[in-house]
Amino acid sequence: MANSMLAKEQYSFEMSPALVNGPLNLVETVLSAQTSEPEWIRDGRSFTDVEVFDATPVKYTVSQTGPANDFTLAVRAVAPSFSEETIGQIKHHLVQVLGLKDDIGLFYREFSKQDEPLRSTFSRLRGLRLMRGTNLYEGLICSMLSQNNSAMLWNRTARLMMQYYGRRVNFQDGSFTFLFPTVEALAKVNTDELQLKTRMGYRAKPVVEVSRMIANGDLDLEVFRNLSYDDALARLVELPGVGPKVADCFLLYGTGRLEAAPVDVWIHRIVSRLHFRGRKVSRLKTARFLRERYGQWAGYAQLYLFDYARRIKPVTKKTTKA
DNA sequence: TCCCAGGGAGGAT
DNA sequence: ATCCTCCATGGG
Repeated sequence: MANSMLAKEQYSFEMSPALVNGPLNLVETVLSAQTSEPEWIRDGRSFTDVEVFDATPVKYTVSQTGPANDFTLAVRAVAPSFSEETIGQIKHHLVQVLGLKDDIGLFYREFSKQDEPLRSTFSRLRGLRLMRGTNLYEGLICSMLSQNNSAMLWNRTARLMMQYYGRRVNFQDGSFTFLFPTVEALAKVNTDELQLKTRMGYRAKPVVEVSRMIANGDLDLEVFRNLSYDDALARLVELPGVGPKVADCFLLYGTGRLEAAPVDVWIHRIVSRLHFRGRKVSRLKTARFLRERYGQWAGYAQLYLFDYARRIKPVTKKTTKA
């Protein structure tokens, strides 16, 4: 099994077109505020993240050149050393985390009818893909942090959590980063200290409680992969700090259930407007509507509607009085 | 200054 | 079932 070792500490390659099923828009995908994990570090059109393979942290930077339909996806990685296996792991990871296997061309074709509001987003968002986390705990915590919060703020909090409670890893190019905290690290933390240091507000208590449940063996996130959607949702909302929206985020971005459609303020607004004549139906009915209308593409529909909704938001509404 | 952000919990109707 | 208020935090 001892393959030819490419002993270099840095390695660059391109993702073969065969690994990507249809168009890709990397910038839209990474910047679309999905809660599978903290947002990747941006440098222009390049994005950097770290993933641990076989206990070895690998830093990788991905950048797309060319349009969604005709592009190259370049990867530059830093690790102690590179084997054929390492490169294979990085490729497989990118396929999963960026949803590169998803047949979004089929999604576009299936919902391109005249009366389908979604189709107006397909041109601008062409290649936007649904990200999946590689760690369920990370996905759950990030989803919990996002509740009643802005993407910018919860990502800042997540980075602070990593700095204070995650393991520091140094790379061969002199850079360093902090991994996402382990369950054990957050299970033993003081709630007030966590809140103070990471600015996560009232979310600190449920974050610690859920971490302790997992650490104590009272909660196993893996079971949610195999439960039916209804059972999984019912059990998730029993957790502190987890309601229908966070549960759907976890199921969608964490476990990769494409039929889950998280309903936040934006989705609630736009679905009420587009499909219920502006009448505010409950969020549960909104989620059910999305699942019934879009089926296995509900998660994708939600992702595209999210952008659609934010794009038509009126800029401001109040004027100062003299 | 005020409103709001990829909401949830607990309570009252 | 649906509606209300409160909950930290900080950007616009």
